[in-house]
Amino acid sequence: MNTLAYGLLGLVARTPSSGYDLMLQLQPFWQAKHSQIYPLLAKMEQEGYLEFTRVPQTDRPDKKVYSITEKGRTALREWLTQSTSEPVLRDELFLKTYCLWLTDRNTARKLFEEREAHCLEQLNMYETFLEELKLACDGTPQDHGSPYFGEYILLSRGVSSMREELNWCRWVMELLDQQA
Amino acid sequence: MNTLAYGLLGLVARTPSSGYDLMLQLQPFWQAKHSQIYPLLAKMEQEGYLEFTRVPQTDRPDKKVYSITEKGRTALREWLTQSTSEPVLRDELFLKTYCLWLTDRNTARKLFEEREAHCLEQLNMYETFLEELKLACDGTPQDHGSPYFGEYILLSRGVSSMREELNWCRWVMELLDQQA
DNA sequence: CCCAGCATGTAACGAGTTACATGATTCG
DNA sequence: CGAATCATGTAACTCGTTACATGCTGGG
Repeated sequence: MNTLAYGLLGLVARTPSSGYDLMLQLQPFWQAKHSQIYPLLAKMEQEGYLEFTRVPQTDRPDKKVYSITEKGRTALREWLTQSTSEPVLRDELFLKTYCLWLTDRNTARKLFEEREAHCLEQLNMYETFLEELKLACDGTPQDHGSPYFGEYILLSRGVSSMREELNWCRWVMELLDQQA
Repeated sequence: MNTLAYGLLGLVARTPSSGYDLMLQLQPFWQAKHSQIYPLLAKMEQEGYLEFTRVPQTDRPDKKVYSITEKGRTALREWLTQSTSEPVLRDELFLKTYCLWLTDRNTARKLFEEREAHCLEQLNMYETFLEELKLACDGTPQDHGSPYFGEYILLSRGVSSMREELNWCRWVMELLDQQA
């Protein structure tokens, strides 16, 4: 049971889902490929944290829909009381930024333009998901106890952190332009 | 030559340093343990990106001081022109946040109090480093072309992202309290 | 006297990515 | 007709962490 395993458990606790679906739901908060998820789900099922039913589909491939067991729910609650490991941010742009003095203004500028575009994309995604969430549960997400509460505050965080990063990109580009 | 390798190259390009020292300098921007750095430096030296001189010390163990070669500097400049891979943030708190509805207010609150404390620590570190940097190069860091420019904008980013995260933690705690 | 910091390294393991593998449907 | 999406899996590899290993110095 590693961090990803608990993450999957948390998703399944709200809505039973297939591995493919879990991968998609998890994307905005934790990046994991299907090749990491499928074997882990199988292992968690063997150890009794999850169970699955095979759901045949006519137009699409069959799916394995996983749901949480009592053992899984207990483990999940226990995990929430334990201390959280420190977040790790790996951003190649940080390392490139450190070396900006070695390069010309154009090359430098391009780095931040690219990041600006990426942030706008992400911001748009978080805002869209937030709107959808509000529609899906009219007014309730601010209520702790609502199964949407966590997602609501996570998406809000996504929005504000993307805005902060955008501001930074623009500030850096201004600094670069001032010396043109 | 992976991302970490370029990161080390960037540090060494500014100031020749030992592996131990590089590990410390890199910490605020990219987390890597000495066990990952030492073998990588050795490999980079063998491939001609770096060279080192053994510096004997009387009171402390001898060190290998690495400096960048012409091949290394060329590779570094080339890397800066290539497109940057997307940043990855792995934060266990995100996954726990998703499951907040499964737990009581106290457990939930503790998670964010812990994170608040961590952010305050980090904020303090970034602010201290920023002050030191300003002293070390009176007024010049805003100048692209100054070898301190990159570090200056990175530390500024550190400060503002920690402030953003602190605000989020406090907002979440307010929401939790409103329902007490 | 023990712990923290300086300084370097290796070995074993766990986490994560890329690539291989298959196969149906739908949309442009 | 080809690309994208749904759906599941394995294999090989790289990246990153933890633990093992050594040794000296200075401070509490």
